[in-house]
Amino acid sequence: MPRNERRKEQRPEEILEAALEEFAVKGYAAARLDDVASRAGISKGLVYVYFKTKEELFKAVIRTFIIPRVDALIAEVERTRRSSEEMIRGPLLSFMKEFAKSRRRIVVRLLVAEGPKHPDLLDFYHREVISRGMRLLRLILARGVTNGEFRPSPYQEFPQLFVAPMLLAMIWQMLFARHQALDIDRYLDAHIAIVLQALKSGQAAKPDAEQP
Amino acid sequence: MPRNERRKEQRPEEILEAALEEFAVKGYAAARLDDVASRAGISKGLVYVYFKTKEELFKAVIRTFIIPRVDALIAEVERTRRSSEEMIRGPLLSFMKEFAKSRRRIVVRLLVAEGPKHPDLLDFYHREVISRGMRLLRLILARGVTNGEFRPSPYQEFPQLFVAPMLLAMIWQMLFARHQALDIDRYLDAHIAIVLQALKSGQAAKPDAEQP
Amino acid sequence: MPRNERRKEQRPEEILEAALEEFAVKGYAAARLDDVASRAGISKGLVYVYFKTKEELFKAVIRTFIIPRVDALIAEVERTRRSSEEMIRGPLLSFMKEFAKSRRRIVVRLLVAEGPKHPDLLDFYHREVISRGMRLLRLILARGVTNGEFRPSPYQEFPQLFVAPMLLAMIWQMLFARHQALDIDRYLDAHIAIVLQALKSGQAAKPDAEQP
Amino acid sequence: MPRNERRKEQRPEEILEAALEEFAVKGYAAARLDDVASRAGISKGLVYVYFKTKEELFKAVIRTFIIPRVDALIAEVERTRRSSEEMIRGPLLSFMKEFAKSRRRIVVRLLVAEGPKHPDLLDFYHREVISRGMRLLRLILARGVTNGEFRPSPYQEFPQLFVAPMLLAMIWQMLFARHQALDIDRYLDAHIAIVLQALKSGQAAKPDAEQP
DNA sequence: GATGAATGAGGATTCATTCAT
DNA sequence: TATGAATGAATCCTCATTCAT
Repeated sequence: MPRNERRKEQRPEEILEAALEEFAVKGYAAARLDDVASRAGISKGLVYVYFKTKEELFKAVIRTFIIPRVDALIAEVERTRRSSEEMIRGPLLSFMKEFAKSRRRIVVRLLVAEGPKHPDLLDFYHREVISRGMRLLRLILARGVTNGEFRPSPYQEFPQLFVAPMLLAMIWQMLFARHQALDIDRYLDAHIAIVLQALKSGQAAKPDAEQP
Repeated sequence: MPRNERRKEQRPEEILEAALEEFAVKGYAAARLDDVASRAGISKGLVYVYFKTKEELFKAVIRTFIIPRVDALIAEVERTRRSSEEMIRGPLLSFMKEFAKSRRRIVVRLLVAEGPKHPDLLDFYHREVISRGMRLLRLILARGVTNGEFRPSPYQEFPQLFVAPMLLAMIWQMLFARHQALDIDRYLDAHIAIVLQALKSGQAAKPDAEQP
Repeated sequence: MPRNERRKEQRPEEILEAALEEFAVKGYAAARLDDVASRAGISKGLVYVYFKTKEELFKAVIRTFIIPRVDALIAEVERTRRSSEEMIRGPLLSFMKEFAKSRRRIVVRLLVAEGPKHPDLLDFYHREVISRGMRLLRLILARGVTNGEFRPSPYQEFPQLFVAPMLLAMIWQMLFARHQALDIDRYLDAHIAIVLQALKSGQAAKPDAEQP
Repeated sequence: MPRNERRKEQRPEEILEAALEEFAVKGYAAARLDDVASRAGISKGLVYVYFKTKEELFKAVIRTFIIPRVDALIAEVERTRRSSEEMIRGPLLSFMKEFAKSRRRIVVRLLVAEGPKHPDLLDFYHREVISRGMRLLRLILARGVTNGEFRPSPYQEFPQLFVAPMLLAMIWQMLFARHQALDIDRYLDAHIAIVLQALKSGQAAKPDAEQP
C-alpha cells in the first residue's frame, strides 16, 4: 500500500481531531477551516476533499467522538454478568468519571451550543446516544428490581436524574474550573452513594408518601 | 417628559429582549444585529446608541435576565422563617421548576456556548449567580443540620448535586423536547424527594460506609 | 439685544473654530460633526442650522481663516509708502513668519489634502488668495525695478520662488517638528537675505548667462 | 513556475499601483478598497491576502514609490566624480524636475494629508527620505566649500531652502495646474540659478551683514 | 433657537468555498 | 492526491443627516 493511500485513510481522522480542537476553542461559527487545516498539517483545499462543507465536518465531529465510547459501555454492560449494583459502581460510574474528565466532553458543549441549529444532529444524537443510554440505564434498574436488589424508584422513569450530575460536572469544568475546580471523582462517588441508597431504601420513589 | 425621553428609557430593555430571542435562535455568532433591530422595531443604527458592540449587547443579555430572579430567590429565602425542608420544598423547588421552564433558560445555553470565549462573563456569572446560589444552598443545609432536621450530607460539600437535575432539564428541553419531552414538574419533584430522603436518613453522606 | 440673538451671531464663528480644530486633527473625512459640536459646546443638530452639510462647513473653514490675514497684508502694503526692500523685509517677511507659525497654517494642509476633491474651493482659494498674493508680489518687485532698487529677476515671473520656503516651513512643522524642528525665523531670514541679494545683484535672472 | 505563482509575485505591485491611483484621486478615507481591487483587476478579497488592512496598504503605497528614486539619486551622486556645481546642475536638478512632474508626487500630497494620523509613516519618511536627502545636500555643499567652489551659505544649515521650490511646484501642479500651469523646468532652472549665484557669491550667507 | 433620538447608506473586513495547477 | 490563489457573499459598525419635541 503506497504512502499516499495510507494517508488517504488516516486523513479524515486527523482532520476530525484538528476540527474538534478548533471547534472546542472557538465554537462552530468562529472556527476557521484554515486553522483546522493548519492544525491537521494540510492545506485548506484538502479538507474539502474529505468533508463537503464546514457543516458536514462539524457533524462528523459530533458523531465521531462519543459513539465508540457509548458502544463500549453498552458492550461491557451486556458482556459482564454482575449484579446491578456492581454495574452501577463499576462500568457506569467509570464511564461517567471518565467522560466528565475527557477531552471529548467538548462535544457536549458543542451540541448544546449548536444543536438547535442542526436538527438532524440532534436526531442523530438522541437516537444513537441518548435513547440507547437511557435504555441501558432502565435495563439495569429493572433487572435490579427483578433481582430484589433495588426497589422501584423514580430513576426508572427519569434516568436523567442519574446522569444529570455528570452533565453538570462537564459543564462546570469547562466554564468554572478556573474559579473553583470540582473534584469530579469524589463528587460522582457521592452522587452514586445517594443513588444507591435511594434505590435500596426505595422510599424516595413516592414523593407524596409519608416518611416513617 | 417628551415621548423621545420615555423611549430612551425603554429602549435598552426592548433591545435586550429582542437580542435574547435572536441569540437564542441563532447563537451569538450567527445572530445578526439587523435582525435584533427589526425585532425591536428600530433601525440597526439605534442599537449602537445603546450598546457599543455586538459583544457588549451579548454580555448585557447574559447579565440582565438571571440576576433579578436569583436576587428574588435569595430575598425570599432570607425573608421567610421556615424550616429548611420547607425552604427546599417551597422557594427552591419553585425556582428550579420555574427557571427550567422559563424563556430565560436560554441564557444558560448561551453561557455554555460562548462562555469560554468571554472570560469576564464567566467571572461575572460565577460571582453573581453561581457562588451566591451555592452559598444559599449551603446555608439552608447547614441550618437544617443545626436544627436537627437534616443529617450531614454530601450536598453540603457538593451543592452542585442539588441543582444538576435543573441544569439537565433546561438543556434537555432546549435540545430534545421534540424527541421526548420531559415532565419537568414531576421530574424535579422526584429529585427533591430523593434529596430530602438522603438529607433525612443521612446515610448517603458516607459513600464508603457499609449499608446496613 | 437678547442673549439668544447674541449667541446667534457668535455661533457660526464658534462652530468654525471648533471645526478647524477637528479637521486639523482628523482630516476632513475622519472628522465627526458630533465632535465638532461638542467642541463648540452645542448639540449636533445645531451645526446644521448654520451649515447645510459637512462639506459646506469645511468650505467655510477654508474660506474663513486665511482671507482676513491676506487682506490685512495687502492693505498694509498699499497703505505704507516704503521702498520695496522695506516692504519685503517688513510686512512680507512678517506675514510669512507669522503665517508659518500660526494655527491657521492647518488650512494649507487641509487644502492640499482635500482640494482636489473640491474644485470650487480651489477656484476660490486661487482667486482670493493665490492670485492676489502673486499680484502683490509682482507689484512690489516691479516697483523695485522701476525704482532702481532691484534688477529684473526670475521672481517676477515666478513669485512662487518667493513663497516656497514659507510653504515648506508650514508643512515641515506640521509633519516633522517632532523629528527635527525648524527655526522658522532664522530660516526665513536666510531666505529673504538670498532673495534680496539676488534681486540686487540681478545676475540670477539669467540662468544661462555666464557668471562673471 | 505555474501561472498562479507568477501572479503571486506581481500582485502586490499591481495592487500598489492601483491603490496609488485611487488614493490620489479620492484621498485615503474616501478611497474604496473595492475600487482599488477593480482597478487592479482582482476581487476585493484578494487585496486582503496581500495587505492586512486598508491602513497597511496605504502605508505600503507611501513607502514604495519614493524610496527607490531617492536611492537612485544618492547612488548616482556617490558614484559620479564631478564638481559640486555639476552635481547640482545635473542629478539634483534632474531629480527635482522629474519628481515634481512625476505621478509619484501624489505621495507627497498623501503624506501631507494623512501623515499626522500615522506617526510611524512620518517616522519612516523622515528617516528614509528626509534625513537622507538632507544629508546628501549637506555633503554636496560641504564638498563645494572644501573645493573652493562655493562659499559657506545658509543652504548648509537649511537645505530645506534648496528643495522648497520643488515642494511648491508639486503642490501647485496638483492644485492649481488648471488655473495657471507652472512651467516646472524653467521655474526650477531659475531656482537653481539663484542658488548657485548665492553659493558662489556667498554674501547671502550672512543675512545681518552689510551689503556692499 | 436648540436638542438628541433615530435613520440607513456605505464600506472595511472575514472566510467558506472553488478551481487551476 | 494536494495546494493555495482567488472569489464574493455576508455583516459589523460608523456617522452624516433628519426631525419630533
